[in-house]
Amino acid sequence: MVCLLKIRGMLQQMSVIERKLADFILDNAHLLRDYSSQQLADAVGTSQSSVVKFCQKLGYKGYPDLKLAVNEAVITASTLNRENSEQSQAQNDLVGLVEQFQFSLHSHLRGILEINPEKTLLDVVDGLAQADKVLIAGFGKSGIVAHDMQFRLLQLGKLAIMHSDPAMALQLASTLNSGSIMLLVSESGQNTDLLKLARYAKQRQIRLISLTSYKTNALSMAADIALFALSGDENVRINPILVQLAQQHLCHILYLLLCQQQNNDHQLEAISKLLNVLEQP
Amino acid sequence: MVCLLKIRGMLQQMSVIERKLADFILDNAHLLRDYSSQQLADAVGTSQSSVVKFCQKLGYKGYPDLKLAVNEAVITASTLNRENSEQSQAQNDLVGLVEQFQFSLHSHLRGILEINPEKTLLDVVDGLAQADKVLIAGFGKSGIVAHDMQFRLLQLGKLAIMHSDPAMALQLASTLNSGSIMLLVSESGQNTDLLKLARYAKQRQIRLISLTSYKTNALSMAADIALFALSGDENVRINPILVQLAQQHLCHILYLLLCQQQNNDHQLEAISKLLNVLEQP
DNA sequence: CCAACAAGGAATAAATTATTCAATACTGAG
DNA sequence: CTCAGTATTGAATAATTTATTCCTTGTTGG
Repeated sequence: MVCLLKIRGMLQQMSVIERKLADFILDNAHLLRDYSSQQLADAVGTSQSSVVKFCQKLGYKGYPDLKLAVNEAVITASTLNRENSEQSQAQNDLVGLVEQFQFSLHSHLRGILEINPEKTLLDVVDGLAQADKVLIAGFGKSGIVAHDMQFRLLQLGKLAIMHSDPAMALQLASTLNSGSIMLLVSESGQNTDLLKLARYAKQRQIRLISLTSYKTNALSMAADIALFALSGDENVRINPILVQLAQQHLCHILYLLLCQQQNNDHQLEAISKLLNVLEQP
Repeated sequence: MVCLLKIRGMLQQMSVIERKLADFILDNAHLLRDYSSQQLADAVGTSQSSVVKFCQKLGYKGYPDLKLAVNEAVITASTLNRENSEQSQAQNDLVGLVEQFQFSLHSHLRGILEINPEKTLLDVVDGLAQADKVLIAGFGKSGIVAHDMQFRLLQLGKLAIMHSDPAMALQLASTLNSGSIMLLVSESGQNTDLLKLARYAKQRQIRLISLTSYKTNALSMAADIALFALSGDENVRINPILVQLAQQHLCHILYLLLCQQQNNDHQLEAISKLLNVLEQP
């Protein structure tokens, strides 16, 4: 950062060749990374020794030193730009696509803490921690989220049950009792099978947590605690992925909070033992 | 940023000397700026040539290349920290945890494009686009990724088959033919059942794509195209999640690329009709 | 136990960078 | 206008840094 300013500041009191060098560097700071002093000399049309002298005149030890400084400037500049200007449009298709995606994702994830009050999250964590069993359900895309969450809870030694077949899920629900808890995941919050499960939970007085898109829907209304993931990207392809990832992300946050709550020593041991078993052929 | 993650991710499979080098670099990333390869060698207690080989093994052109990358990492890290620490430090536990998690996630996702050359991604997309069937397999955590990818491909109208039971997966594999392709997902890249599938694919001359952590492993070696997700967060809880999410993210990128490649009009219609059906009670 | 192979370091080659020095151009005083 | 003094530049070269080669050693798998 400072480096380029320094060069710019000395432009006036420079000789012709020095000035050419300075201009080139200012215009192509990002290219310098892959230039040797000789290449830079050629690009500007001067000698390699002049390049080195130029560097020393500016107060740097030598060419690599200047190069490093310029690189630093480029990076801080681009980092700040990414933070501020949000997206770099210029790049090619693939990179652009990915960056746009990652940016949207980032926003969606950051939004999670805003639409789910801290207290809600802690309540859910408490509920999960105290439950003797957790029934997780979700079908289709939400099945992936449900599956993921089941895996996390099992990793914590918490009995989590789920089945991707709705009928089986209902059967599993019959094994719950008043100390159990149900976590229903749905993008729309309108899935019939999930609503059946919700109704069943009400009848049996089983605590119900919902995880849906952020809009009023039957499932979240029925739930004791409602968790939400942002929706609403305009891209038809990307939006469902973002919602799903936001849901997963929320689950992961819950998982991490649960980890904190537990006494870790005991659990870490169990994990490492399990890993040992898993890693053996 | 990515550079240090990359190094961390490969820590396990490093020899003693390499490991010493890696540790030193990770601990003293900010010092590297002023070290020559010889100085680094002396500091670690090894030979200059080993330093260079270490750099090349990590995929860099040579020592200056690694040095530059490390420098970049140091700078972006410190820049981002400055941006973030103002807010996140003050707040309470929950917010801090989440922000730390999101920050790590962000880094890992950004790294994907760096460790998977663009050409590789496009090759995979081509392969998937041309395949008549795709067999996806992954067990445990990777099963979630596999499941997710299956869902995406089906959404595109691409026949994707998978089963969470290894024996069933093998049975499914027998339905493949030379126009098919296999996508095997594994964190370690050492899962026995997946390796069986890989061997079977080799015999039947079925193209094989692997998706594993970024380190040499049996699966990626056997694959025609190897995709990688960064690993190596020091937090035992968070690291598996990051790897899984990175894998999913990579799948999502492939999905989006496939979307672009297809003629969208036709497909969008199919999707919307399917959505209509799904949304009806 | 041996062959095959990988890892590491010493030696050396290649490259990059820094310095020296001579040529040229410019400046200002006489 | 001229000439000494000075600054600028680049060619040549020295010095340093980096990359490669090759050989030793140790390890693994048969």
